[in-house]
Amino acid sequence: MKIVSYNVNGIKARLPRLIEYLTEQQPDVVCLQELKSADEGFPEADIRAAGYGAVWHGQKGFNGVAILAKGADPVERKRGLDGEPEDEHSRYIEAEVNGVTIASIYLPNGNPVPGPKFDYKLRWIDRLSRQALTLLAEERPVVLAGDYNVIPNDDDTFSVRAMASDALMQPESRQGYRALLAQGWTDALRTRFPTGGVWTFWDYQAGAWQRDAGFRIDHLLLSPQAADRLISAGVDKEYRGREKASDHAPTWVRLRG
DNA sequence: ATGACAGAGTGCCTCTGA
Repeated sequence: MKIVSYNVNGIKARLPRLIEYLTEQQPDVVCLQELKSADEGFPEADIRAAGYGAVWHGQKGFNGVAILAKGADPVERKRGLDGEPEDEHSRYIEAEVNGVTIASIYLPNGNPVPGPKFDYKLRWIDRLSRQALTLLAEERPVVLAGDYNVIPNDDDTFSVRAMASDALMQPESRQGYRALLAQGWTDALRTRFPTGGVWTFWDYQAGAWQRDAGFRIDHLLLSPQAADRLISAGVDKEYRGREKASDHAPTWVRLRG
């Protein structure tokens, strides 16, 4: 069972790339982020024609998350996180697919630091952690997949110096991520590449892709019951080099069953 | 210290992202 996290940076602009990816890789589940589309603009028919059912939580212009499943309709369990009823950002959706609970997560970027956006990021990590604890208590296979906007370790970026003042690498951001892992989640890519050097994002600017100046911010966190089934994990890096690519590459795990 | 890309809406500039 191949489960993918893919920040598409605009579902409309990326639709040909996404359909191409589904056709070529035939992943079982794909968690999308940054749809940048209202609910009614989601290209459900194109995705269904490619063989995938979907649930989505859109928003005009920014944010937006979705979960796709091959030959199945994901059963939605939750959209949005508890704790801030006034928060209207579409950043979390959770569904059941073939006995696995899947969440598609788009954690706030948080720049500039300091400021209200950074404060929102840290609060959002806390809210996610509360939901994660609830899921762990169910003692079932769970995959929390998404763009976490956190560079967990120094070896998860091409340059510590270049990113030092960025919200993605602040001690508070990392602490929030570590606290989440400490609940009992497994960072699947980290187990596969424990010394780092694997990127999931390359900026469009300054020739970052050509220089391989990337970092790892897209993560798949596994509950113990999912981690027991982990076969492999990786990044489908070549899709970042294609025409009209997203600035993120699809990042994935393969689970038994 | 600065700017460079890209997508989408407020649309040919502005806002946001990472």
